[in-house]
Amino acid sequence: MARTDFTRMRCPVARSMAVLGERWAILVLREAFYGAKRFEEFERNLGIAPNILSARLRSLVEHGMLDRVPVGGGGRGAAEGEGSGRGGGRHEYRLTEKGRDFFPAYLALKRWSDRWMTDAAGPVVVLVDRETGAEVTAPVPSRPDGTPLGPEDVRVLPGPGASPAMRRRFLLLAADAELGEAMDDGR
Amino acid sequence: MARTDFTRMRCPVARSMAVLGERWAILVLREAFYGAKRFEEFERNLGIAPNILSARLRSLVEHGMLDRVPVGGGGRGAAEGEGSGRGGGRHEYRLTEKGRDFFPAYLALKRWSDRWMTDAAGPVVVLVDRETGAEVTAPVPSRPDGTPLGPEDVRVLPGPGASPAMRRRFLLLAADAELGEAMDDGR
DNA sequence: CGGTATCCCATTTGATACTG
DNA sequence: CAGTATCAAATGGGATACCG
Repeated sequence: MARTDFTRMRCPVARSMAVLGERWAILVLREAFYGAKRFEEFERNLGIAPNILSARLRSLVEHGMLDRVPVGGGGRGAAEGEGSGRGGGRHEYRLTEKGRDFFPAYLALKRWSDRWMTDAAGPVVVLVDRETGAEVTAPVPSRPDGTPLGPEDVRVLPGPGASPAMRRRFLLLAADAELGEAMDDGR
Repeated sequence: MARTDFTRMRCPVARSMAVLGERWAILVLREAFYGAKRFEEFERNLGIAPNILSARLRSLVEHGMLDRVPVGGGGRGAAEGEGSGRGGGRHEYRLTEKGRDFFPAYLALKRWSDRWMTDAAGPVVVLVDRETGAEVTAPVPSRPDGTPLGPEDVRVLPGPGASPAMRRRFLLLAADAELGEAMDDGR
């Protein structure tokens, strides 16, 4: 009756949902992508209760997407003593490589959201390349010739990590598919 | 004390989390992308309790990502009478355009998951182009010259849908950023 | 500022039984 | 098969008070 532990599922995407499958996680990441580092920034920008922000940050740290680094000796000026003087906080939340690598997925989600979940006016936020000023949006999967690829253009095969059981399931599915479609397979 | 209504947030991504910010939603979509249509397929492939599958499917239908179409008169043979003869179920869940358009985002998530949430062996599932047999993976956002773009290469600007308040916030942030960068504090 | 500790409610999730 | 109904447990989420 306890919740199924998604981290134990074989499917990597399912595992991801253990971290990301909850309303705030991706928004916290969004803030990180947009430059937030300190607790209070996240709190203010998100309008989230501190206790739950705390929990979310902890979860992201646990899953290796953020690092919680003590601050005070960050770069330059003050050594660390200024508990109350100025320069403030105790920690900073920094994207790890794993966290940064989620950016493309975030962009893809943003693209979809901007397209389908927006009302009228258009995207609230636009991202542009710092260097070139060009708008940055997620590229769409497509063939070399430019045709976009949808779910129906794709065939699902067991990968290297598939269990024997899965392989069997796939064989059955494949057989089904061949029955259903004439038989012009590409592989 | 009621949960904040994510559908009311201005940020489209936040709105998306109203549907997708829960552990099963994306996995249900995954199954749809991989060809599942019938209740039982989802149920079996996911190992999910029927009541919760029911709830998830309903939510996806409500949010316009799936269509629930009565089956029996689908394409050809039987009009609709065959309640038990063969061809089985009562309904089919079909991806809407909105649902299909989520595929790129799913792919991007899968790419990340395969990279970071997998253990050893590698991806459990591989997608290949039906036509060409080429592996299909999410393309990464990058400059025309091929350099990949990360969160730090990007500048956040208010878009057409931004409220005046947001615009002000952005101005402040921009000012901050300029200060910070001028001082070159290695962040 | 940067959180943690409490208290409490709303949902999600699960297991399972039940119906057309 | 395709769900819905019921019931119980666990978690997420929110408000707020509190501490270094």
